[in-house]
Amino acid sequence: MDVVTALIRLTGLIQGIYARVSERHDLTPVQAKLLCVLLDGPRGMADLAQIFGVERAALTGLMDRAEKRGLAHRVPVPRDRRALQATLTDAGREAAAAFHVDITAELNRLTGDLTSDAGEHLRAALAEIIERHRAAPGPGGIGCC
Amino acid sequence: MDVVTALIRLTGLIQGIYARVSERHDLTPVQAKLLCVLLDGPRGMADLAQIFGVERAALTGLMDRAEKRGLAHRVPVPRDRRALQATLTDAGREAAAAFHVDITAELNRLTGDLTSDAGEHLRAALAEIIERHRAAPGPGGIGCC
DNA sequence: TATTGTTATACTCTATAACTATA
DNA sequence: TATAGTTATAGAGTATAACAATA
Repeated sequence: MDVVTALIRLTGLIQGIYARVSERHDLTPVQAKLLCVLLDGPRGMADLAQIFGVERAALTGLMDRAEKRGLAHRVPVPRDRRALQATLTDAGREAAAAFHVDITAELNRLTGDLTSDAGEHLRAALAEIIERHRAAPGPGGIGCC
Repeated sequence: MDVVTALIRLTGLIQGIYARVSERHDLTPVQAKLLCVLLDGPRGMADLAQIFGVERAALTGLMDRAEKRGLAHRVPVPRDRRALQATLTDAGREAAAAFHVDITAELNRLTGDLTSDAGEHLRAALAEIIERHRAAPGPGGIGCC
């Protein structure tokens, strides 16, 4: 198997795991990612749109649904009356934390069979690839999820 | 950066590249994947649904759109009058081939900076991970795309 | 009865364009 | 004028459930 095929297959594998874990927590993959981003702290809508690589209008619907499900809410910003900040509710924080634990465990299982040497080689190679191409924000966004 | 974070970031990076290349060829990522799968030969609808990890009903819409765009069409199966086979048109075959060349080049650039030693280590590690978890078909499906 | 594929319906996610309110 | 966020509309992709035709 050549490296390009391996990369595509790996991506499919990880997307599948991400989708499965999300579903297990009764979240869509995008919702799960939103919660994980917000775990780092509140974010403005435009900020989130940039992180997700989508238009601002897409965030409106995303937050509407998260809000309807009681996972997040919008809070006004004191100094700028146009701006809103997406913030986790307590339920949202719990859901995000639980998801994070679960997805981390599942993905760790993926590399758990490698020798520690091979694991470190892999980690280093991936880190180098990401470092060199960090221009692309895209899906995958910030932090871990 | 730990290996789990690296895996998620890499997945985001590759999804972004896949989306960008698809768009460059005026395809959605799912359409691009459909064309790539069909490049290996005609497939039944149920077969495709299984490869894509979706319900059969989803394939109906997918093929409707591909057919409307002149990229693929359904051909009857002689021995089973219930069955249909999704087949590429000439335009679809050309689009699939062009996409394949492009995505392969883009993804090769991703690992092009690695030393040949590091590249081989990476390839081997990914191949082992995929081998051990090949149970999951999921998105990523068959072959390269 | 089981399988193949479709239709109908509903939901999530996304883009574009036009809009409001505030800076 | 520029920015933050929304609304309206359209389309892709998906699931579920019910259905038709054939095996």
